[in-house]
Amino acid sequence: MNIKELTEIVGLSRDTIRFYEREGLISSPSRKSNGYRDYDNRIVVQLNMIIMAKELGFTLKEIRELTELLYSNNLTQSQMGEKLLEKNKQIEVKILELSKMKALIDNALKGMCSYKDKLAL
Amino acid sequence: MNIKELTEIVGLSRDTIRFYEREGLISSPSRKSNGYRDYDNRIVVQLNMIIMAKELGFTLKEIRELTELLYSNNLTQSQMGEKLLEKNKQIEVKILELSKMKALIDNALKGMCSYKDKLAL
DNA sequence: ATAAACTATGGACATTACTCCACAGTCAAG
DNA sequence: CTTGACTGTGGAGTAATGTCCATAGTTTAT
Repeated sequence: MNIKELTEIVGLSRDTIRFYEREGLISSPSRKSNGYRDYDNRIVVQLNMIIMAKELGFTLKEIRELTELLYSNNLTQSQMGEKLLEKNKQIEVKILELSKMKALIDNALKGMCSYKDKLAL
Repeated sequence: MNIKELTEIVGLSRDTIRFYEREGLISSPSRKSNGYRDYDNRIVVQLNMIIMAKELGFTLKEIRELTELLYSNNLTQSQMGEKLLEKNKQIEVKILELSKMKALIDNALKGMCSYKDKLAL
């Protein structure tokens, strides 16, 4: 598939996809005989992962490291395991923090409800 | 408390704290007679919230909106409730996405373990 | 009263993550 | 075979989020 189609599927701009390629977040796609980039379907999953991870506050640098981990072959099992465990801990911390924020908001909402209830009486 | 002490408590630089003040993420602290900023303890909680929210991928703009919501008085209950519910939904989505990423990593780890087990046999 | 450590301000500089632009080649439709 | 939509490249521009600097006033300890 060419880049236009890909932009329509993942919702990133042509420039952004090329930027991610330059930055090593995705590997260079193969090229057609005319020089056009030719993507296969796996890129869709990869880009969606990147979009998700960004939304969750990971920097592009961190995302590059993580994807390198998940797809790399040039690390020993123990190196990789260690780093994955570390990432996993990071993620758990984030989940906890989000839960705290949610609790805060829920609390505010509850406060509002009881206030509203009072007014309704 | 003066700004130095605050930087040591929350781990943000003097410049960052001043920047957040300019940007309206925190309100301007009262000043001592010499013009020095004089923070009270509530600022610590507020800044830690900001740090957390940033870590979770909220932009400063979103954080400003959220804190304005949580501390504001100039919104009707229903306006506020609506926005809080919206934020809450945002947060739930993030939690789900993090869970997905965690599952991905757990999976990679599990794969590694079984590989390791095979080698150990 | 002098040095060291703190504070203030305004503005320049830096980094990240895009986004846009100019110019040129390619392809598909009429 | 021209026109419009697509693609390529390199490089400049932008917004968000800080970070640094120069200059100057204040406080504390010696």
